[in-house]
Amino acid sequence: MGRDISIDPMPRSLTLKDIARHAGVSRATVSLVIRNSPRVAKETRSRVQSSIAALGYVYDRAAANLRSRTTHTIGLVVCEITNPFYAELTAGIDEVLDRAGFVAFLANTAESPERQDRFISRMREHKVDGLLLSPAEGTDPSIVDDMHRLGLPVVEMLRHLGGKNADHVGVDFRLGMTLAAEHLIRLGHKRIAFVGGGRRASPSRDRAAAYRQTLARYGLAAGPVIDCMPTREEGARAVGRLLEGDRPTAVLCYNDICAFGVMLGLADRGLTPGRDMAVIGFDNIAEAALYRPALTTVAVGGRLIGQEAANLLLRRIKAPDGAPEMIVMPPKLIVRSSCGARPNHH
Amino acid sequence: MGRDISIDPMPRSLTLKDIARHAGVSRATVSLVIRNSPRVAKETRSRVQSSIAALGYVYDRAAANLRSRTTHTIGLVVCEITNPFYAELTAGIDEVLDRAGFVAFLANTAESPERQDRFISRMREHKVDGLLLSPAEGTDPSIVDDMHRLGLPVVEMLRHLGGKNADHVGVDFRLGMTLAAEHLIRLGHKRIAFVGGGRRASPSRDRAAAYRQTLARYGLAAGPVIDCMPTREEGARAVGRLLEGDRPTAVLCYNDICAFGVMLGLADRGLTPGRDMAVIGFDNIAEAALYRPALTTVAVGGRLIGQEAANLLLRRIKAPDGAPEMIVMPPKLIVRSSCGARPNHH
DNA sequence: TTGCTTTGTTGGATCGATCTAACGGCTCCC
DNA sequence: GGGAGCCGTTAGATCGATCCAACAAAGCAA
Repeated sequence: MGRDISIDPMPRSLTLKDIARHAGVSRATVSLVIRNSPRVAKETRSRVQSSIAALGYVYDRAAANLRSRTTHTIGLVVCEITNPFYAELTAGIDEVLDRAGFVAFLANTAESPERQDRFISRMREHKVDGLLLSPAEGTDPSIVDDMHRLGLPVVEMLRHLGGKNADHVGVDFRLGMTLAAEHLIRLGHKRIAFVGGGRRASPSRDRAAAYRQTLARYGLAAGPVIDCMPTREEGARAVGRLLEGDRPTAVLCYNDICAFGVMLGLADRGLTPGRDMAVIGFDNIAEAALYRPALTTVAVGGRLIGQEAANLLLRRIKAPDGAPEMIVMPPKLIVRSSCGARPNHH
Repeated sequence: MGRDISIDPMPRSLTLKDIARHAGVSRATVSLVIRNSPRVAKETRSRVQSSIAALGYVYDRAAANLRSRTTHTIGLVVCEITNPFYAELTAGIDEVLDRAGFVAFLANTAESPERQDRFISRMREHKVDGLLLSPAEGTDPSIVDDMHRLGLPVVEMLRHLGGKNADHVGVDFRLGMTLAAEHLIRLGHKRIAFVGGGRRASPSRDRAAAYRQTLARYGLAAGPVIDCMPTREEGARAVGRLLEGDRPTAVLCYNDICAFGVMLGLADRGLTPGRDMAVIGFDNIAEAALYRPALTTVAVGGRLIGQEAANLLLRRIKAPDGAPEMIVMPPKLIVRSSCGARPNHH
């Protein structure tokens, strides 16, 4: 809540009253002009507008907020802004909000639920109109319902906490992983491993489940499955365990970062990804096309998801009691060279 | 009218007055408790605090802002959030602001001065206490001075617009480029090219200048210099012109993204970076260590710069009339394998 | 006892906007 | 002629906090 120190106030600035006096009208009229009300006479409007321009008036949205109970402000809580996928997501959100005249408070939780709680309550203090949340690993699933009960619209992005009346924009991770697995199966692979399925969040569970189901559907045994956090380091380390015993010929990875780690680990052991072992990632971050061998991966379009989420939140703010929406974006398989097939160019 | 048993969908939000009544004190006292004033009796304080907890009160910072003329809010205007370097910068800023109880409005200008102007005026309307600005390409240099005159503290990050009373946190790009060039010269290179110097912003000018000066200092002729935007695509395309005529043996690049493009372009022509041509980047983004060959580059520590900038802005907000500070962070050369030398492990 | 500080608390004014109800002046229509 | 309706405008109340001057109670000195 409160901080201990108070900061020197800024110099007094112009108010509606000053404009009103200058233009010879009332404060209320100036207010109507600023808000583009149609109920103001043309002549009055232009007189007021030139007064505004002449005096260099700056609208005080903070003051307006107090009375109108709406801030044109949303809270953007991101689990890891330094992950390029979430940076894209953020850029997409920013675009949409900009067009709608909204501004976002940014909070980077760095996957810490404590930071996340602190940020959310700070944003409630700032009276944001809504919240865009990509929940940190280990988030208490009840918070979305809590916020909903307190009248604060929330749109979950990607990870789904399981509340029933929750707005959500996500990706059909199962479909994505299924496409990737089927591609490997079509190429003739029989032993297909999975790296990075150890997390409890929904994207992780979905991908691992789709991996198992698809293999089962084609009569193949699953495994080995190596749990690890999605970092390059852990991905590289996972390769050690991957090569123990009956060696797989292909690896599906939880995400691209993970896949980079695996390719790195393979290279360090003298194996060439795409030739000695097929590798497929997930997310299609910018580096995927750049890497050599270029990474076959599943594209989910971070920017697009951000745009969808921002639009959904704006709709929800306008209609708080509308039916919850769950938007699921279909992913695409982007075939490059890390899986040993010839790249297609769609 | 008016006798129905209507259940409020959203309970009216609590105010200081409600807490005051519940705790049997005045509004002013509750306010003092919230702001940790020492002038409240211990017993009163704890009584008020338990009332706050019991009723689930949420402090309304927006209302407080109006009276106190300070919002504990800053504007963060970033030129391209999807560039991993700026994502790191943002994460560093977020850390510092969090600890100080500030929140940032995020704006991603995507290098558009028009978007930037719009964002800045929107933030002025929201009465931010200060601005962290990494100016978009082509920003009108006068805006920093304008904001200063209007009483809004601004800290420039990285690019320097040239105003005299401007706070600025940057990197000694000249030193960084000098270190890189001297490293290549020590390795025996005589024809050293430069790719990506075409932009007008200060980081670009500084790097290109240091390149020329260092070569001159060692009696070497500069060139070829290929102008291009810092994208992978343009970097790759630049390789074509690089190989025309008298072929250089080493390339200094404007930044890592550019260097990745160059390496890609070399590989596409059957040349191996680090063996057939030395390549050095700039920024040390996360992918630099990951790429093969791993990229030799100059590290400037985006996160650290963000932290310094945020701290400087907080100082400036506390003391608006203090002397302007220019903080220059020294970069380090990170030797990996793309320049053909054995990596050191410092 | 009186006079002076210190400590803790308070009611009322205030920040700069929006909201509400009402106003004067006008037209329309029976 | 007068009631109804519309239009552009307005004064005053209001949002939920902070600031300020005043004040009661307690402590201390003379």
